[in-house]
Amino acid sequence: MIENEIFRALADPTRRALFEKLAAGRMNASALRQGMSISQPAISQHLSVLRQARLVREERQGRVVNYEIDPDGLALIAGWLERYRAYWPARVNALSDLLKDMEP
Amino acid sequence: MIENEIFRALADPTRRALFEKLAAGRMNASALRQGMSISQPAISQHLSVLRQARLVREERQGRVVNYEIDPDGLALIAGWLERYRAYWPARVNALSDLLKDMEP
DNA sequence: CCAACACATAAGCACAGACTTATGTGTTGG
DNA sequence: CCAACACATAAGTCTGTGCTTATGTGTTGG
Repeated sequence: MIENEIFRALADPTRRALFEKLAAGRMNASALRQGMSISQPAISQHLSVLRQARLVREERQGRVVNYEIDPDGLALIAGWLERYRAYWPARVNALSDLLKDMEP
Repeated sequence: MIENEIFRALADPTRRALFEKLAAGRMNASALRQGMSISQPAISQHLSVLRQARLVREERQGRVVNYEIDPDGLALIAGWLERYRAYWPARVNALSDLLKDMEP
């Protein structure tokens, strides 16, 4: 169940910080580590968890591995949210109507 | 930081199951426990975590406590999602444009 | 009133997970 | 080639957390 991995991945503040850093654009592991006062293996482990949750994807280029946000994870969260559409605040709720119209 | 409590709360499958049960409508703790093969204190503890994350709210009626989904938590998740709007899949992305138009 | 009820809190246990240091694996410039 | 680099994996530690049983608190019908 991928939902479990997604929410578990986002439950850790360090991983959310890494994810947010990647929102600025594609980056390698060393660049992600800058200013984080955490060991290199810890970064590697966190990135592995994010990758398994489909929140992040990697692209190896020589001896560097570039990471970037994976839209799949975000889409899965959006899908989860939509299940509780009936309880969204009114302003957000209208979005779901549009989503339904856009289904193929 | 409420985000941390929200994602931590949703990281547990039992809590997500309780949340999903509440999507069917307002319910008290005993009703939520039905078919869950878990102790009563465990339910109470989970509901406390969900409440602190603003995913659930309670309303005491006599000696019964009715729980229901709190839209605030869902709105906070939607707000977090919107921060990564640039990476949403195209179909979902259009929703954000509408959201922007609806801002007061 | 008070016994039964509905739920919360306390205390303790066992396992998960976030970190560390040490080491392994693959890549590249000189 | 091989040393330096970029990252992954291994192994161990320590804290957090999800569960249990036991007990506490507030409410209500008879």
